[in-house]
Amino acid sequence: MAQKKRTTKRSLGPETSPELDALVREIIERVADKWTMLVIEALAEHGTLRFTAVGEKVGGISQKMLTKTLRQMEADGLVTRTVLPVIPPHVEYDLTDMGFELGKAFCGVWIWAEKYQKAIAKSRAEFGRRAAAMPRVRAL
Amino acid sequence: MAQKKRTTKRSLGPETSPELDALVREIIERVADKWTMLVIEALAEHGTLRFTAVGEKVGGISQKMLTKTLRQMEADGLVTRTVLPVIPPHVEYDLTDMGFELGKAFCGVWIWAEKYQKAIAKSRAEFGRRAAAMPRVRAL
DNA sequence: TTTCACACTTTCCTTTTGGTAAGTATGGCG
DNA sequence: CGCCATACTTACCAAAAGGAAAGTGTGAAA
Repeated sequence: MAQKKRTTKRSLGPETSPELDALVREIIERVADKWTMLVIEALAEHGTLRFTAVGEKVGGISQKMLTKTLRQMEADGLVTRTVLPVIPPHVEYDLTDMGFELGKAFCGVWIWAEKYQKAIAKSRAEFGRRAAAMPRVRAL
Repeated sequence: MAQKKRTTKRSLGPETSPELDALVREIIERVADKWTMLVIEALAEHGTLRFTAVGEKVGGISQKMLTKTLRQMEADGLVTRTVLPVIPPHVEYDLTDMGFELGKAFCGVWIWAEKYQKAIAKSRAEFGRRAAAMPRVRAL
């Protein structure tokens, strides 16, 4: 009942050009993968970390995915990778300013999720109840 | 050269409890899929849209994924679904306030992408060049 | 009677994702 | 000599994602 009827357009921000649009989509897809944000979070929280340490802080990630994620982030300029010439090898990962900024940008989503978690749970429950005994389309 | 050395911790925002952490991760994973954000964008830009219209505005989405995405968004309370009892059937989709807020929250990422698109392209190009003739680990 | 519009649903099948586990390279130590 | 640590890489395989296309239901129009 608290939901007002609304059919008007609302802008989400600055206008988007078609090419930028495509680029942003691609970036969002990349960034929205399960691990990238968690790696950013780990590095932002703990500062410089070595390969294995990143994996530990993130938790539940396989070596393969950790390598892949870090490599991609390095390519995109989100992290720096520093090899210390010692044996056994030490490799340090660190957030770039750009990577840190991305983390901050994502904070908005984090806060949103926090704010609406109750509402989401409620909505899902209601939807489940409704779905139990209702057809999707009913004409007249 | 413009990148300063940094090994200090930096906070991304409010502290996170372990359980909230997991919940928020799940929500972000759901929300951050390829299509959800694009549907939000379409609805925020154009206002109320019918099923087929959403698909057109989003572009490149299959019926199957459109249905699935809209259903999920409806369950989560991001959109409302209104069936007009006419034949052939009309179904209208509209952003809820919560959905719109999510769009706004995601704007930060959008802006980030816009700001750093050049830097990303450059970083990728350099990475490609470097990768062409450099081993990943080299001791002493 | 066939056709059409619309919003799906379903089936089939290919592509992608991602985990597990084993392998690689290096040099110091016992 | 074999073993260790570290940061990967590779091969194999199972599961999930997702596209294409055909089918569904309704009533009006041709």
